[in-house]
Amino acid sequence: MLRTIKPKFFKYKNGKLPLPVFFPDATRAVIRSLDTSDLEATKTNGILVNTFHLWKDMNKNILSKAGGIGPFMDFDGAIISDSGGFQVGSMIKKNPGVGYVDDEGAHFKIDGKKGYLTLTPEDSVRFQMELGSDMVVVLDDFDAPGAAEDENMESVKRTILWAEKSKKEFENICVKKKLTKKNRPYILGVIQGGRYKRLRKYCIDALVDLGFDGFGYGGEEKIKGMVNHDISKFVADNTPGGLLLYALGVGKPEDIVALSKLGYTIFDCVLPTRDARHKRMYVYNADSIEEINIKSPDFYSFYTPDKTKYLDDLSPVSKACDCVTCTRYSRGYLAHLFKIGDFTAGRLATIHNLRFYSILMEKIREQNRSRK
RNA sequence: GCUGAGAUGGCGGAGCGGCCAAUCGCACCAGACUGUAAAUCUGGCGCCCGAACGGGCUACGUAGGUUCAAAUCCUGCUCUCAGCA
Repeated sequence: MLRTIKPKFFKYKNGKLPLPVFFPDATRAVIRSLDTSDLEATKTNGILVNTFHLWKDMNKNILSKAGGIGPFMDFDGAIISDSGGFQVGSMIKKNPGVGYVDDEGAHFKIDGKKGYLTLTPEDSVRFQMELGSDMVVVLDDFDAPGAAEDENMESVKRTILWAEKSKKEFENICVKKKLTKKNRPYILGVIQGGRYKRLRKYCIDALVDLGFDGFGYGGEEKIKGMVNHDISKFVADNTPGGLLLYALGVGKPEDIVALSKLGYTIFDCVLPTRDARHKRMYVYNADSIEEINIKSPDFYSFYTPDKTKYLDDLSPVSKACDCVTCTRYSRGYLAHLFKIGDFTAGRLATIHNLRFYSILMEKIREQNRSRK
């Protein structure tokens, strides 16, 4: 109902990106197996870094010395920092031995260290501001998929409480640093509530009252590996138009196509990078980039690069791709690199998959333009 | 030539009378991966039938033998490796 007005750009300190956009995950300030030059060559213009992992692992002085995570990586694209909320779900709730959550924050047990490392919503915002992120995501309480309604209710309430604390901290920092609406980063509220529309609505209404630049659709559950389009549509339909709508952790190419139709404009996912290292590549079912048809239900296929049958194949991985891997090397060479276990195999596969995703976003934008 | 050790599934390598179609690793095949505790994890891997429980067949260099029962014990043969000539 409210999604008629969509923002057109993601504005950041070095420019603006046309939406929708996909941010691959550089969790620990690196796209695994790639350096920033590789990344740029894939025409990826934004990445997601992770507060929890960097906060835990990074030297405390280097960020201010470097002038933020972007300069540190020598990456001048857009940077979103995730809050650490996902780690509440993926680490603590999946395995209670790893920590616990209360209203104060998330308490993580760190290997080889006594006691707990506590990440509060305020810590998360502060650290993200130190990172120099272009979008600060508030810490949220994330339930494991399949959680009961009362558990989800508790998480929603805590998510709202944390959102409120985060917003306050964010505003304080902006005042202190003299950041205005024009030059401050975006701040994103995260909508929890599992598969319960009542809870989603409750969460949305509370967050809208607090005031954010956009909303993240979080804690989404998969049905047979597919995003729950019923809930994601409900969330899209019940959030105010004109604001950024971010499908956190989404996802498969077909899900990105589907959710961008619903109004989501920002996506991130580990799939292209992790899959590449795990020997799953994405290839368009087309002979050239021009011929790619994302409206077709089977517009792409998986390609397993290390199969024996590719060892003597001199053709490229994909003809509908202009990445380094496809333009310069053969299937046979890539299969050989995987076979001998060289790191370059993961690198070339990652480069290709990221270009697949950047082409996907180009195609979606193209489609949106022609629809108008 | 003598002495010693050994020959196991595509490879390496366990097993040393029954619970062995045979631990395990590699290779190979298939599957999973969604705000990265993940260059990871799961499954299959002699042949045939079966969705599965399971059943049948052929197998531990080779030819015999002992035994109710042998990859496992005994003998001959072939080959390999090490030491000595």
